[in-house]
Amino acid sequence: MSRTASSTDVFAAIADPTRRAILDLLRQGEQPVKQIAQPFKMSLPAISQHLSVLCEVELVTQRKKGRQRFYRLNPEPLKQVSDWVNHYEQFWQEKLDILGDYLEDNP
Amino acid sequence: MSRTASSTDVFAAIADPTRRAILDLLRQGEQPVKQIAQPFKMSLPAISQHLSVLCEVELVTQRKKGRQRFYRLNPEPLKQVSDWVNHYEQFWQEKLDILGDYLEDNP
DNA sequence: TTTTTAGTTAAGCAAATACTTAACTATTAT
DNA sequence: ATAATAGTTAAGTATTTGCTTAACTAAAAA
Repeated sequence: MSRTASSTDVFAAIADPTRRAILDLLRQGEQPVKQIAQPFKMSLPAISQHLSVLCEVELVTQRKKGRQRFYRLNPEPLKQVSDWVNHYEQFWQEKLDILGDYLEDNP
Repeated sequence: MSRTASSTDVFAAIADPTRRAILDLLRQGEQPVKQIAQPFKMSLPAISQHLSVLCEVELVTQRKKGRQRFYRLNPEPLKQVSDWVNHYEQFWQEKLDILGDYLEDNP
């Protein structure tokens, strides 16, 4: 069973704070590279490299328009992270309590 | 406002698949190092090093008993990851739908 | 056509990572 | 006391990462 980079390395992709910040930005909607880069102190190539890491794990997609490239969030691979983390969720109870109460009353 | 390593680097700590596997193991309860190391192909020092990374971000705690050291899961720092990922959760709707329905009926 | 703009790709580098083996510390057993 | 066990720490190494500047490609504007 082969594991593709896109499916295995999502955890590595979100390990970098800059890449998480980029994803956070993209929640506002798709944006061209220059606009994505603006809030960061690093060079444009650095951002471009981060974007290709995100692209490889399919956390973002690209759309060309003229000489601009719009990057758009694709959060679906984060489900992997969510699923993994949820195994530990019994340890911060609040949310589960609400859901638990609901399920108890609606079997 | 200083950011401690333990609060900032949880994402980096769980980026490594071996460390995630260790955490998964520890869900069964606390275990001594040798037992933790058993399923892995790498050396004991390698596992020991992974355990200290997990220790630094407080994802595990230590308890000494005789010459053994029992490591125990402390999943609380994962809340950080959970919180971050939840911002993207609107994209895989099922769970939120259940909770949403509940909140709608119980305002 | 020339120049500007938007962005990527290439090359290089310093620092961090994930290991290894060897040496060490502490505790228990003989 | 000596040896075995459980584990960490040290030192070294190959690889990966996150950046940089410089060179490139493609599209739009002059």
